[in-house]
Amino acid sequence: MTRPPTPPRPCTDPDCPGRHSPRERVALAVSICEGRGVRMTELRRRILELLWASGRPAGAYELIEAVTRRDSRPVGPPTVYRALEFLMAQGLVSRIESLNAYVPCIHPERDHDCLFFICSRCRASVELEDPRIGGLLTEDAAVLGFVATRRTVEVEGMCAQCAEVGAA
Amino acid sequence: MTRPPTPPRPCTDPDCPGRHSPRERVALAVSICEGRGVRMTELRRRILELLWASGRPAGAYELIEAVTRRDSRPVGPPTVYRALEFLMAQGLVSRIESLNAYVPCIHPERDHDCLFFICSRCRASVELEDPRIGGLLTEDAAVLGFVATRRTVEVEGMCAQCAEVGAA
DNA sequence: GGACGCAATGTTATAGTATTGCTCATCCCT
DNA sequence: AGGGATGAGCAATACTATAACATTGCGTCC
Repeated sequence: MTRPPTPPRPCTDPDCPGRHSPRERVALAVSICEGRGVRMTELRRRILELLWASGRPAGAYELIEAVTRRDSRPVGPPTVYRALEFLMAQGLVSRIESLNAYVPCIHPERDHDCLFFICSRCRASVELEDPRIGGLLTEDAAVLGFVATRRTVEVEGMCAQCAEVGAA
Repeated sequence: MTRPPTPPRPCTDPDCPGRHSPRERVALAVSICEGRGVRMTELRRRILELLWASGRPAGAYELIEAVTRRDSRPVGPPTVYRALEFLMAQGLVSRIESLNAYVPCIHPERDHDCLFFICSRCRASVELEDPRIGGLLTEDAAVLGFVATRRTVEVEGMCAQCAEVGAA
């Protein structure tokens, strides 16, 4: 991760009380894995921690560098990609397709469709849940006789802070 | 384009009378460009034609090969990427982020947000317009003070035909 | 205990996707 | 015809992801 970390952002879920700390979210992920009988290994946890520490979407190669630096040993791409695959399968991490980057899921305890707002200026992303969109997509899929397995909803633009600072 | 072409699919827009031929859609694109005073060059038109002929999302390197083969001269990646950039800027082509691939827009004459249903089995994609989704995204963006410039909505799964053939 | 099975990780190489920087050609306008 | 702007050619390289195969660590069963 070459970009400076940012503090955890307020959760945009209206039913959510406040802020989430990386520590707490990683602990939650660990307990979710225990409950499911899947293995949250050292490497996988490390990568999840790095994603939480990053504060913005991180590319796979940023993670490779970060793990290499933090553990003082070289790590190859497949190692990191496999860990990301696991974390995504468990709903702990999402991939942002339009950035080829990865972010930790804020509420892995809920079965959710994530919706991302990505600032083109500061590269931050905000995750939101809006079940209405999933509903419409399901409806549209039904019209086509299409059986949906994965949904990607990403909005690019400028976040409130960046819009304030410089209207470009 | 290495995959076999398929015939144009019926337009899924309920207000749309029927089928679109590649020829007709390319002609429409040309006239749209004329109207806007932008240049639909030979290369750009060729690439749009190839996308229409493909019948499914085409990767940039498939297009490079296809242009090279069709014109019997080598074409480099930047050439094709620049043409795609132009076509996307004009709303004539969309990029499918989850496939790193490109498709022609069915209704470039309308200012639309496209919504793609992508079959994981046959790799076909179907474009739909559902203004309700754009509305919700705009609403959600407003809550965040986020100014949206581009939306990506992609649903992966299995299309009706493939689901019929083999339930896998 | 030793052999096996299995999941996770390590290693090397390579495939696939996209961009940068520069040069040259062409178009369009006056 | 001159001259700026736009588009295309070209070479190199950066960035993203996967394939194929070797190794490690751990639990189980005889």
